[in-house]
Parts: sequence; C-alpha cells; structure tokens
Amino acid sequence: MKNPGVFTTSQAAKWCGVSFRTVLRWIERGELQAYKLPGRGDHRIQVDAFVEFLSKHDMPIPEQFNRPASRALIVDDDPASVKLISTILQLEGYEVRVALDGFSAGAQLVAFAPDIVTLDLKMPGLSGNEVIQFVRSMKQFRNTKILVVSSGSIDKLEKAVSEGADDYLAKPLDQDKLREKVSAILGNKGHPKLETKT
Amino acid sequence: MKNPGVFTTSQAAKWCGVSFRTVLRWIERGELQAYKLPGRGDHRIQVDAFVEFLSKHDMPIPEQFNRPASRALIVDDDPASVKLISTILQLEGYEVRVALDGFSAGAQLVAFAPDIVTLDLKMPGLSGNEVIQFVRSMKQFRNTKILVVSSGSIDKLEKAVSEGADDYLAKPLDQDKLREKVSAILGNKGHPKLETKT
DNA sequence: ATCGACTAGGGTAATTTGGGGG
DNA sequence: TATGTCCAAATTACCCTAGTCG
Repeated sequence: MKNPGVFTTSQAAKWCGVSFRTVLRWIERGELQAYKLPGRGDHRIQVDAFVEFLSKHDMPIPEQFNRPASRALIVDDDPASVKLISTILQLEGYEVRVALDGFSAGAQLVAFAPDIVTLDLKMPGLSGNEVIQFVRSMKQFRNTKILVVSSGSIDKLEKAVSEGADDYLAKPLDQDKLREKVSAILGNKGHPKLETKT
Repeated sequence: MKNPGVFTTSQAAKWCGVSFRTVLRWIERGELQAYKLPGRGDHRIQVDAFVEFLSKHDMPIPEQFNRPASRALIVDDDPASVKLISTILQLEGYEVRVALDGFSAGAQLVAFAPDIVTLDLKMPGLSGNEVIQFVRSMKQFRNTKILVVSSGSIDKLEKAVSEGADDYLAKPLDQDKLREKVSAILGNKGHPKLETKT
C-alpha cells in the first residue's frame, strides 16, 4: 500500500507544522528535493532527502527515520553473560542497552524500542513469559525479536519459543552460536514500517 | 482554539502575554528552542520546548498543553490495596492502570505516561528507590508525581520522599487521606500564580 | 544623587511569506 | 493533490521606554 520511505507533500507538511502549500513552495524553490509523478504531477519526497532537509534546518527528525544502528536490549542479571552478549552485539554494530532487573527491562523495552531483546528467563521478580506475552500483545512490538538466552532445561526454552520467542540459546553461551542466532533472527527482519501520523 | 503541535512566535507571545518581538529575542538568544523555516525564516516552536521553557521560568502553563485526562498508575502487588486505590482514583476521575510487578511497572510507566504513580515500596524484585530515581532522572517525567503508598517504618517512607517522591501514605490505607494526598499532589501541578492578561 | 552605558522588552511600518478556500 | 489568487501573518529594521548597575 503505502511505500515506506516516501512522503507526499501533506505528510511532510504535517510533520513540519506547516501547510502542504508551503512544502510545495520549498520544492519549487529547490530547497527540498522531491520528484514528480507522471500524470497529475504529485510530488514524492524520499526519506533521505527529507531527513537532510530537516537536519539542515534544525527541525526535529522522527526517530523512525533515524535508525542508524539496530538496537539490542539485553535482559539479564548475570554480569558475565551481559558482558559477553553486549560485546558480541556491539561488534556486530548494535546499539546495546542492558536491563538488570524487571523494572528496567520494562522501561527500556518501551523507551528504547529495541529491534531485538535477549532475554534471560531466570531473573528474580521477572518472568520471561511475561515479557514475551507483553511484547507479542502489542502492535508496536510486532517486529521486535526475542532471543531467549537462558540456562535451564531445553523444555522450558522451547516452551518460551512456543509462547512467542523467536529462538533460544542455552547457557553456557557459545559465542559463535549467539552470533549465528542473532543474524539469523534479524536477517529475516522486514523493513521497519513508517507511520507519519501526528 | 485547536492545539497544534507547534507554535509560531506570535502564538507563543499571546500565551505568555508578551510581544512577538520578545519571543523572537528569546529564540535568538537560545533561551527558547525553535527551528526556522526556509524562506522568510519563520519560527516554529514545538510544544515540548515551549512547555519546558515555561516551566523553567515559572510561567503559567496553559491547561491545554497538559493532557486533559489525568492518568494514574498503581504499582502494587497487593490485590486489596490495588482495589481500594483504583476505586478511589477512578471515582476521582483518573484513568487507572495497575502494575503488579517490576516489569509491568517499567513498561507502563513509559508507555502510559501517568500523571501520578502510587508506589508500593515492598514489591518482590522491585526497589521503590529504583523507580523514584528513574522517574526523577528523566526529563519526560519532570511532572510525574510519585505517591509512596506502602507499609513499613515511617523512616523508610520519609527516606523515599527525600529521594524524590512527592509524598507518602502509610498502610493500612485510609481512604480519606489517600484522596487528600492525591488531590494535594496534583493540585500543585500547575503553577499557582497566574498573571492577569490585559 | 546623578550620569551614562547597557539590557530587556515593546510598538510600528514595510515587505514577503505562508495559509485557506475556491 | 496541484494551482492561482488573495488575505493573514511573520520577519526585519528602527526607535522608544523602563529598569539595572557601576
């Protein structure tokens, strides 16, 4: 339907807090790069051009456009695991945040909106099941991947997958397998959807 | 008057009861954050920046910028307390949500952005202190009120207040006191003194 | 106390731009 | 959604007032 990555004049206008007419004038003056469709001559603005325009004029840039790196949230209370996982993910180019407890996990999940969550099932006061259900029940997280990284019986890990996790990795951790799982999971990731509603 | 996401200088000027010229100078000096449009260089001020500016200078904040419905988040794992608090708050007109654990508390705090949080300090896997610090450390929660509702020694409750909570109420709960505290806390939300506009 | 320099804020006019209803 | 026309509104420039400070 909507081609994500491209805007109409009125969409851009809404974002900038101006009228679509004004956006048209920007385009006419060459200040904002756009192209015309054949037919009626509708304009389409590419995200890149729009972002460049916005930053040139110090306008706020929607976060969704500004996805420089994929983001990963590590939910784990074991320092050794955290260190290992974060090192690997950072090397893979992820912006990494860590949640050592349930509260932090919840807050960062919503605020940070990670592309992938590595989830330890055995954390005091936090049920991994709850996290999985929460993520899977909300539309905004429909593209959020969950990789269960936990010790415990394979049964439980597989149960987590059946409940909505994308994959699991048993502790103790194997670096290569972690890398493999992560890239496998995110390799399947579709392009993030862009919404331009106010 | 509709409430757009952005303001022009003269709109901001009217809210503050000053001349548009003055608002322009605030912007030029960097005291008020705004961005320029290409062309004539019109300024657009985002609501957030405007509200921040207003509160920084103890100016009255127009009600329309504060969200109409007050939202309350109850962080408590005791069903009886939850029921009591939520009943009272709902009767007072609040939209109420409940977090029974740390993860839910974190997630709902960020996603729901409540005006007031009632916080039980004694929850498994959740340190009340952590919640208070989190809320107080983030600009977006600048106006979020925290009412500690908890059993335990008065010392601990007062300590929570010294750490950033707005008030406390000891369990067992007294309905009238709860009502009183809540309205006291949120009554102070706006700025008491309003300058009269000519 | 007086002076003068300096600063924040206000008012107007001329010009150009953005916005609104066909 | 684009266009042409027209009006409302925002900018700059210049000057003014009031208050502060040394």
